[in-house]
Order: sequence, then C-alpha cells, then structure tokens
Amino acid sequence: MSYFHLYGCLPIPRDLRMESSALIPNLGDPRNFPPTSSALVNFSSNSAPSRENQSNFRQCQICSDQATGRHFGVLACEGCKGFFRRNIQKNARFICFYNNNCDVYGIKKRKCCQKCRMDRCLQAGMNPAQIKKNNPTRKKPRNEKTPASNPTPNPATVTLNPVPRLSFDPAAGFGSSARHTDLLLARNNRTQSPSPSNEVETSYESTISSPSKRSYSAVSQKTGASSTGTASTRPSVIRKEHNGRIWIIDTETSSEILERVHHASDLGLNRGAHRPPASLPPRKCWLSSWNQPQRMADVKTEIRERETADEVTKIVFKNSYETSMACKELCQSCPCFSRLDENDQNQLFEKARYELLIVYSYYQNKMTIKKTAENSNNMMKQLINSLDKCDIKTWEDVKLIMLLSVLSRDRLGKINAIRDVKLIEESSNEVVAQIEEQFAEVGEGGLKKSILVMIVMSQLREVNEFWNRCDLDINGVPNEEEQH
Amino acid sequence: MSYFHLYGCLPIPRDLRMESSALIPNLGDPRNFPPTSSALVNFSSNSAPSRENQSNFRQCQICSDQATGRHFGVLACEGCKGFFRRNIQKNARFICFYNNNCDVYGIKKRKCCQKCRMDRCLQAGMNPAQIKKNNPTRKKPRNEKTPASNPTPNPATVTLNPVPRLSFDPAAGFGSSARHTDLLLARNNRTQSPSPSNEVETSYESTISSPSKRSYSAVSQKTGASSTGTASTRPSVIRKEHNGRIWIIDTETSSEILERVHHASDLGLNRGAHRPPASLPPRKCWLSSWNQPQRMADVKTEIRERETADEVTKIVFKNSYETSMACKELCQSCPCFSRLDENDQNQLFEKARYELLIVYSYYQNKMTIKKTAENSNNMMKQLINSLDKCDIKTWEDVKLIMLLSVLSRDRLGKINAIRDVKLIEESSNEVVAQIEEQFAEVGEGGLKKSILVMIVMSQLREVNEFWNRCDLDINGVPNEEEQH
DNA sequence: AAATTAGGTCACAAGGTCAC
DNA sequence: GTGACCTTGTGACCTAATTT
Ligand SMILES: [Zn+2]
Ligand SMILES: [Zn+2]
Ligand SMILES: [Zn+2]
Ligand SMILES: [Zn+2]
Repeated sequence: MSYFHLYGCLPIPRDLRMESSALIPNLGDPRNFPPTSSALVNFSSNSAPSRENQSNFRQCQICSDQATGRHFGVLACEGCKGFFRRNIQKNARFICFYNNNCDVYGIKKRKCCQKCRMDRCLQAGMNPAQIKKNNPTRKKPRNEKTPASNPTPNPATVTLNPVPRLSFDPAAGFGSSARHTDLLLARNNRTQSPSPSNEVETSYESTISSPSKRSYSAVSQKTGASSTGTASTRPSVIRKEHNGRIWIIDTETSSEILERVHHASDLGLNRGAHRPPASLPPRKCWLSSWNQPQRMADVKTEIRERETADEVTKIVFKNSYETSMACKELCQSCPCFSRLDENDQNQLFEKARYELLIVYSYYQNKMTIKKTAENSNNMMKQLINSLDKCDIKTWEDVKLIMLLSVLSRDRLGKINAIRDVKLIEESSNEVVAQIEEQFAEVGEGGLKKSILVMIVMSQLREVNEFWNRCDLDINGVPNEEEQH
Repeated sequence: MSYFHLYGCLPIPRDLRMESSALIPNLGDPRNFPPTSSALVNFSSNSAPSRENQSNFRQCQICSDQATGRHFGVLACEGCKGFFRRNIQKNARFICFYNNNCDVYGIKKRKCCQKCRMDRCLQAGMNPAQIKKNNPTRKKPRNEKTPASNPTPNPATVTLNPVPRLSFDPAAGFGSSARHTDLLLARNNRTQSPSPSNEVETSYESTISSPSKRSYSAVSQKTGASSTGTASTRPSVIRKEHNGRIWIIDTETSSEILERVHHASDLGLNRGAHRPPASLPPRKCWLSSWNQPQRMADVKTEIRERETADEVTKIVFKNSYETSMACKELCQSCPCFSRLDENDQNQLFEKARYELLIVYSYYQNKMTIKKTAENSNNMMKQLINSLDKCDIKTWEDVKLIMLLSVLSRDRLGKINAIRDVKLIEESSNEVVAQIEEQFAEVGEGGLKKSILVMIVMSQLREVNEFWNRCDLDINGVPNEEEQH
C-alpha cells in the first residue's frame, strides 16, 4: 500500500467505495484516530481491532471517503484536502444554516454544509498553518501563459450573491453570501466572479474594486449579504439573507475559530509536528453552545418576525440544550438505559430527542403548556391532551415514559450502527412490562393507563416525525410550515 | 472560449477522464448509450441527421439535442437540464392533454408537452434529489429592481389553477387544437406573451403578489379534500389541499395510471390519434431502485441507499384506489364505525388512509411484503416486522386493528369539522377495550399482544406522518425523498 | 530512490441570468 | 417558460518539493 498504488497503478475502481455506514464516526474512538503513523501501516502486527482494516483502504477522517494520505495533519481524501486548502487560502468563512452540527460524514453528505465540513476538518486536527496563504513567491506553474494584463494583483472585492451552490442535500438551503475574490492569482483561462455559497466573509485587506463583470454585477447587488463594517476593517457583523429573512451574524476570524477549537481539543498544539489528538473533544451536541460564538441574542431578535412557530414548540425548545441534558441524565439514571453501549445510548437518544424534550418539558411546565396548548395546533393540542389524561404524578413514572420512548425497539431500524441490539430489546421489553404493571389501573375513558401511555407514544411519534421532516432554524427549532 | 469549446475543441486531453473519451463514439460505455441511441449514431450514414456525425456529439437522452454533460444523473442538453431543474424546484405538476405518451424526443417536439417531458426526464433517470428545492418560504421575483409599483395590497395566497382539463377522459378526447394557450393565462409578471403551460400547480409564493396573476378558482384554503364530481358516480375530480397547496387530482386509479404510463406506448390501448412514443432508453426510472451506478468513475456520489421509492410503498400503493375502498368497506362493516356520521367517517378515513392501506396491504400480501420489506427502508422494515410479531390471524382481528387506527381519538384534532366527537370517542374506547380483551395473550418478547398492536400503531403513525409530509407524485404515491 | 504530501489544474456539474 | 450562456465549488489527477 503506497500512495502510488492508491493512485496510479492500482486500478481500483473508485466506484466501489462505499460510504461508511456509521454516522459520526465515534469521535471518541481512538481507533479512528491513530495516534501514530505506525498505526497507519496496517500490518499483521496490528493489535488493534481489525474493524475496517480492509486491505489498504484508509478512510478520510472527515468524510469517510478513501484517504489519499495525511493532509495537513489528518488522514484525508482528495476532496477534503482540496476543500480545506482552498478555503484556508481564501480565508473563507462559512455559516451553517442549521445547528452547526450537520452530519458531513459521508461522501455525499460532506457537501451539505461547508461550515460544518470546515469545522470537522479543524476538529479532526487539520492544521491551517501548513497551508501557505497567498504565497507571493508562488511557484510558477509550468504551463503558465502569464496573461500580460494583470491589473490588480490582489483585488478583494466584496460581492454579493444569493446563490446556493452545494445542492446535494435538497433540504439544505444556502443563502446569500459575501465574497471576496481569490487571493490566489487568477487562473489562466478563468474569470473571477461572485461566488455563491454560504461563505460569509473573507479578507480583511479588502479593497472594493470595480465590478468585474458588468452584466452580472448589477444583478448581484440587488440582494444578499452586506457588510456593515467598514471596508478597511474586518466587518464584525454580516447581514445575511436566508429563507427570506435577514440574519445578523457575528463574524469570527479563522484564527479565533482555531483558537477555540484547538483550545477545546488540544492545548499543547504546536505547529511543527502536528498530529491529531488521540481523541477529539466531545462532538458538539445539537444546540450546544460552545461552538456557537455567534450572537444568538442578535439573531433571535430577528427571528421573532418569523412566521408560525407554535407556542408550545417554543416552550419545548426553550433552553433545549439544558433540557436535553436533563433528559439524558434522567434516562441514564436508570440501569436499563445506562447499561447500554454508550454509542447505542447516544444514537437512541438522538432519535428520540424531540419526544423526550416534549415529555420533559410538559412535566416541567405542566400548567403553562396546558394553557398554551389550547391555542396551539391540533396535533400538539391533542398530544398535550393525551399526556394530561395519562395522569402521571411522579417523576419516576415520567422516567418510565421517557424510557419507553427512547428504547422503542422499532426505532432501532432507523439507526445505522447499533452495537448491541439484543440488549436494547431486552431493556425495551423490561420497560414495557414495567409500564404495563405500573399503569395497570384504569384511567380516563375506562381505558387502562398503560394504553393511554401507548397512545401518547403514537402521538409523540407523530410529532417527532413531523419535526424531523421540518427544516431547522438557526436555533435548532423546527420550522413548522403550513400544513395541510 | 465558449462553453461549448470546452467540450468540442479542447486541445489537450490531459488525462483519461471519463467523458474525454469522446473520440470513442459510444461503444466505450454502453451504459451511457442505450442501444437505441447508439444504433442511431452507428447508422448515421443514412437517415439520421448529419449532426450526429460529429464524433464528439453526445445526445441528450430526453430530446436528442446535443448533450452538454451529465445533469442530475443523465446525459442531457441545456434545455432539458434547465427544464428539469426549474420544475423540480417549483414542485410543478403537469398534466398531459393527450394520452401521457406524447413524443418529446426531438428538439422541436420536446416543448409539446411538459408532462411527458418531465416523465421522460424521470424515466431517463434524472434524480430530483440532486436539486435543491426551493425554500418554500420565499420565491424571489424575477425582476426585483422594480419594487416601487406593487399596487396589490393583498399578498394572500393566490391559488392559481390554470387547469384546462381536470380529468383525463379518453372518451372526451380533446381535438388536436385543444391544448392551447387560450386556456391558460400568463402567470408571471412579465409582459411577454402568454406562455402555454399545462402546469397544474405552481409554488409561486404568496408573499410576492404578482398583479397579473389571476385566480381561476377561489378555492377555500381549509377545506381539505372535496369532490366536485357528482356523488353518485365515481368522482372525477378531487380538490385536495396538501402541503398548503391545492391539488386537483383525477381519481383515476393508480393501477389505471400505472398501466397507462407503462404500457400505453406499447399497446394500442389509446383511442384516437396515438403517436408512437420515442423509444426510451432502458434506464431505470428514479422511482425504481436507485442503486444503479451512474457512471463507474463517479458512483461514489450516487452510492447506495437512494431509497427514494420504497418497494413496499409501491406495493401498498398499487391499486390503492381499490384497496382504499376495501378498507372503507371493512371499517363500515363494523357498527362502531358505521354508526358515525357519514361526514365524520369520511374525515377519519381520510386521515388514516395511509395507515389503513398499509395494514390492509400487509395482510393481503403478507408474504410478498415481508419479503420485499427486507430490502426496504428501515422505517418500513421495522413496521412490517412489528406487524409480523403481532401474529394476527383472522380478518376480524385485522379489522380491529384498522378500527383502532381509523378511530384514533387523538386524530380528531387534526380534523376540521367533526360533527359528533363524543360518539367517535365512545367508539374508540370500545375498540381499545376490545383489543385489550382480544389480544390479552402474551406474544413475542413476553409482551402482551395488545401492546404489540399499540407499538404498531406508533409506527403506522410515523409512516403516515412521513408520507403526509412527502409530496405526492402524479399517482398519489408519496415521493420519499431523502431528508437532511 | 522511494515515499510522502504540499500546491496546482481543470473537467464537471451544480445554479443563476435574461433575451427571447 | 425556455435555453444559451454565465458563474461558481468540487475533486480526481498532476507535478514538484521534501523527507525517509
Ligand atoms: Zn474526505
Ligand atoms: Zn452545518
Ligand atoms: Zn434535451
Ligand atoms: Zn403529453
């Protein structure tokens, strides 16, 4: 296995590459982040589990594609290598329209969100310092035609364009963006023009140059992002349009990001022999705030004008991060959940997140929610109604319901890489049995409470699926569009 | 250097990239050149247009124009590329004014019928999932530079139904002049001549009021489905609101449509003038399994699991009209349903229709579905699995399950105008009680069968909501697209 | 030398534009 | 509405510099 084999000689059909079935690859799993290069050479001497030691296939740690070597410090594929280099060189900044936790682990998925891909590159340990930015002493390509007229060697224009570009995920929408021209010299045959992406902001030394393309530049002015900062300094705030609304986004420099990321992962980071940390910091949980330096307050003020966020939904998603953590704790306080494999726990939890949020929120703010639900949409109204009928009084019982939700056996199928299915099924059955026992008494309508609970499960499932199918807004709250 | 020159006159074929094998006519990769077109090229000496003689001429598989590359998975020209993108983005639905088998294979002919062109795009293998759908919240107007003059004060939903012909009635057969622009009005604010369109519905958003838009019919927004046909006969037209839009659906049964679409071309089943269809490439429709590699070199982008249209889904929706009727009959054979107000029956039934379809189909074709489900998506797989575990043996029991679904109390909230809520609740409770009694025995996993049934209810609910959130294709089958 | 990994190249295929 | 023509980002492949 050598680079050359991977490249030129071996007629490995690239089409045989499969996307790994894993979601986020166990970011705590050292097997995926070999601490030393010796581990890369998978010989018979490998003491490590030979999980994916398929012949000489090395996985990109960002996207699971075939790695072509260690690039900028990380085992990575050509795509991620190029992506990282391009955007570090450009000093590009992206924003995520979701939650800064898009799943980009996958050959197809990596294109969904540039921001999250870049984050993942950095988290995996790619070191921007190994990239020469805008090297003035650039080596001249052999075939350089050297166009005689190269008027402005370093023109950084800020152009605006509302074009989405990376479209492999139909659900992922990108809004407008501000852009600067490449700091690299222009390519021989190509023209520079506004770049559509979710790139936010780039160079500091930008000088607004004359519009390059007359026919298109007029168009590009009409909408899109505009910087409120002065042109000579780093704009601190970007107005960005997405989904027809204006977002105000604080910008952060790459170095700031780096500092943040590396601070979180590896304090002893140095530029020289850069190696990825053996284990990455826990991947930011959804809605986690640590990786979200943007001014949420600002954004939120803009959010308000937004349309139909159901009132109950809003309550449920208020402090949803903390609520999530509380839910998780609650689940983990029960051995039938905590005994599961940690990876399985996370995946189960992830799938049931919305349901748990609802249940927890409901019992946390019963009165408020009941009152609010009266004016809510019907699905929610009925759900709250059913929850009410269950007449649960203790947190122990609430816990049971949450366990029933999180351990739903049928949901296993929706999860890609469960390690111990059997154990989950056991737990699930235990919980169901427990519920039958605990809620044997007859409740509202002459029905057993256990049945009422099961009915609630149906409704939770419905809302869960509903929200899953919604786009998320920037706070991770589902955008409940008009429904039939 | 023009765009085309890139293809035609590229002087330096610097590598052996796939498509640079233009010198090798078409035999190099038979996958890309179905026999029909290859034959066309090979025998170009005679009747074929001389244009194809160019060795590097690549044909659009939809219309035979010059292809400019592989677009959305298919070798296509700029026109078909744009056509497909536009209309997928808009979520446009077309209807054919002829027999759904118009010949669109030809540069001139491709404009004859949008519906058939779109069909052909799909059949050729164009994949809608590779298009970023419009964010429904906003559609930018074409020319935003003239915002000053916007007199219309009412941006409310302008439902536009330029429907010249709602139901496809072969007997009535439009004359050849029937498909005409007279029947339609121009829909955009441009002052161009009215464009012919057989688009059924557009997703032009309400926020942008176009003065020139005209509403053909003011359809109330909250009515749900309503038949405009006579009550005595099979309703020929259904107005249905789905995803916030009005659909006008011919209630031709799925089987009829399918049969027509798939076989009309081969058989002489159309009355009247029937034009021979252009031969389609033997490429799979995107409705069918998408595992097929597009191009060996780039399969990675299309890799596995485009579970777009699930096989089980197809079975469930095969003959869905008849199945629906059967379900309804089954429900009505039980007094606890038949005693309800007829309007209420209809509404309940409509809301539970997908679930009933699944249950009925499952017990109708148990073996087939079980087998098919093995390769199905996970949600479906688990549902079928759970249904299996319930171990229902008699149609009486199936009826119970269907009643449980159709009478779900909590679904009442989703229904607008229920007349006798109390009666429904009573019935529901009865059914639940009955189920508890009937399924008291212990089944799989040591759980009571009644609980297993309730679990199935959850899963049904999930699928139901999933499908509800899907767009419907022209046959009323949910388009199960990939989600973010 | 061989292996590795920077940076560079450019076909490709996304989406937008706007005269028609 | 259509489609020729424009833009972009992407990544498979390349070359050269550096290390082993
Ligand atoms: Zn990668
Ligand atoms: Zn993201
Ligand atoms: Zn074409
Ligand atoms: Zn037609």
